[in-house]
Amino acid sequence: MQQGNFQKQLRKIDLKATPARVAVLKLLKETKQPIDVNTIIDKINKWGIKTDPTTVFRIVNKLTERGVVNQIQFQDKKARYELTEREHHHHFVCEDCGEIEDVLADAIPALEREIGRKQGFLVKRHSLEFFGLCSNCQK
Amino acid sequence: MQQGNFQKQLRKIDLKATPARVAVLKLLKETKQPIDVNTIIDKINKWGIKTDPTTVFRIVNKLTERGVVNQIQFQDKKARYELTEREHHHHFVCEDCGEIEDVLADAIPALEREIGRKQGFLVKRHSLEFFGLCSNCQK
DNA sequence: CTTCGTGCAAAATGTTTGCAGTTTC
DNA sequence: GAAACTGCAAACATTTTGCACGAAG
Repeated sequence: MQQGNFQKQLRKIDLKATPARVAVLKLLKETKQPIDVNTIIDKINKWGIKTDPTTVFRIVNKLTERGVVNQIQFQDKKARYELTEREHHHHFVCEDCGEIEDVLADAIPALEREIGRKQGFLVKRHSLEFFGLCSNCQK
Repeated sequence: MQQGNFQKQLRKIDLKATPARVAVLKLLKETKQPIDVNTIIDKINKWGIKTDPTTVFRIVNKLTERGVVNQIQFQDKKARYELTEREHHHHFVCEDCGEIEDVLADAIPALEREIGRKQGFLVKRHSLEFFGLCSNCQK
């Protein structure tokens, strides 16, 4: 039971440690894929923590402001969230089963430097996602 | 006046050549940046073509289905559209002025092959966007 | 006890659907 | 004239805002 860690982490970033916030952090910690607000609600409701979209949106927004959480936009309308503490990576989205997996390769830093040099951009962030079929769905 | 080209193009993909459709195609042809539905409406209204969101969404959806148009999702909620006839490229979005520019570099094909080989994915599409400050806004 | 967070209802976007009437071919 | 397209109203999904109550420190 290391809820205490989440409470400490929350106070460190000037947020009160409410049950909903602890639950969201805990869930993000143990979820490998970026998840959307409705999924968050379903999961933490099952833990006996009842909450609603408004609250969860406010929680993930605050966590994003504080840099604890990353907001990711795939091709659909809804935003997904994951902890930033994970090392920088990209996502692969299977168009068949919807599975989201990490991509274990990154050639982007070099590309960023190149377009900075060639086109004068100051590149601060990028987003890169791949879509296709995962190994299961190719069968 | 080469509206006729757009009419031909539309009939070639089994769509009736209505004024709104011709106008959308024409606008996309002469716009270098991906544009959203409201921008499309504003512009073609100024050409004297009156239309509404429903119709424009239906038009760009049909064109996307037919592969004539590409739908792009940046960090905001709204989708943007551009012609696919342009060669494959990526976008840079200035976080200050909102300007969208093409990125003149691409290291992704190699990356796609690499993750296909290493992780067994069949990669069909990808999306890559950069965010930061354009050369003007750095001043 | 003060400040901050929650939940509800309501609103703001962006997008889709149903349907009657109008165009295109 | 048949099939396809449009425009309006209404529905939907996601996200934000306002406000009174409740909980955290």
